[in-house]
Amino acid sequence: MARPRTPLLSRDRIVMAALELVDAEGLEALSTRRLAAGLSVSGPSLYNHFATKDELLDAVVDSVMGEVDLGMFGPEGGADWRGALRDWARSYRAALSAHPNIVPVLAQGPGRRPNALRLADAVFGFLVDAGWPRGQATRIGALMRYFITGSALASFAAGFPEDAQLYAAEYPHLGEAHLLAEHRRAIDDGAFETGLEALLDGLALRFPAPESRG
Amino acid sequence: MARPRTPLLSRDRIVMAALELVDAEGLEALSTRRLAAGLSVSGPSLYNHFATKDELLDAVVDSVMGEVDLGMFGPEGGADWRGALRDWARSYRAALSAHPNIVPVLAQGPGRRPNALRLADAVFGFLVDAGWPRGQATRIGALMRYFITGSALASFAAGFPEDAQLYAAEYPHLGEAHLLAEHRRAIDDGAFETGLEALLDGLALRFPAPESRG
DNA sequence: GTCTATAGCTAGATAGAC
DNA sequence: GTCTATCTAGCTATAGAC
Repeated sequence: MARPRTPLLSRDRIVMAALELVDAEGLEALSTRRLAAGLSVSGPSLYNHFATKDELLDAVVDSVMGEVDLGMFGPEGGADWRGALRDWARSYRAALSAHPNIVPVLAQGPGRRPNALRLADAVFGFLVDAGWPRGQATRIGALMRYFITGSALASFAAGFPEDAQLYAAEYPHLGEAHLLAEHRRAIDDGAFETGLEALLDGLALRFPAPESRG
Repeated sequence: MARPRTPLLSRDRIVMAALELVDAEGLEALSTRRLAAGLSVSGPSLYNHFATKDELLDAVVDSVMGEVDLGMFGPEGGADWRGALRDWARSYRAALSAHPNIVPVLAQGPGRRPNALRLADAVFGFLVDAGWPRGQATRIGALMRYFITGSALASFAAGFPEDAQLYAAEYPHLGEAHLLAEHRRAIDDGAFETGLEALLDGLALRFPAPESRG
């Protein structure tokens, strides 16, 4: 095929198709050949848009981070750090839980990905403005990230085999672990909300009195 | 080479070598050839001890879970659920942080791995015995797992490029993110401990009064 | 229980035609 | 900017000798 009048591909189309492929079949399924087939082009065509597969993967990962709402950290967000942190955590978890197969890559840190760095910058700046000392703000940003990425990755829903016999004999307390998938999803939601509120309550106990802020 | 008098390999030796390889070079580096080379045997020899590579990987993952201390949940553990949960969380994190490259596999859930199931069983049984309602105990087990696996995987220390210039212009609040590796490790420790204590404080607020337990 | 040999696949990436 | 053809390299797993 000769050069088409209008390009068949674009970075955005490729990234969207790649994310769909990873969501549907996992990270290992993301090969240049399979991705190209889904886009009805040949494998090497992708190299006109991304220099390497790593560059493509970076773009896919950062597109997920771009789904996280950061609006609550803006000037009109108000001074309620608990409320803002809660809203942000929910949006962050929603974005990651929609694409669990890519979370292991994303969790390794922001690298040089713009959306990931923008997120880290926004939450740190917000916490400092809200009155948290810089050291505490760094720790809170990190520990919230632990909890949220863990929620998306270590989902209760995905992890227990649906095999009652497995539990009966050997693991006496796990008799209810082989639940319907919907049940398990409800457990994940409940665990996330319980943990989030507990964390916010625990952090509020540590919020410094005005005179000791720095 | 003919059949050796005493076996050159054993499941344990293979698992240990596999874990070292994954720790040193990542999950992708774990191939039958590379693993066999490290053990000074040929690739196919491994199939005398494991039927498939997946079976081997399962054993490697569960060996890490076996490093987690569960003694605080035993009969002589006492009724102090906060203290037991704190000790367990630290031991769990230590085991996972020693082998971060395998955390994405391990985080997906216990599957049918004995040590992982034993851990889930122990923490749930302990919390119920300590007075938590069964639904809350399930959620607490899950949310602790979120936080701990997240701590091991989403380590602050690993994620930020050491490139001051990257931050200066675009991300005004991240000026201190390009710290020495030791600094970043200290941030991880501080974030974990802060989050753990905040979680325990927040959960304590939710501990049911004796008459309402069930 | 280890070996050699190899089947059968899939991967990322490049060269050069159009 | 997409194509076909191809290179080089890696992988899991099996067959059969010893």
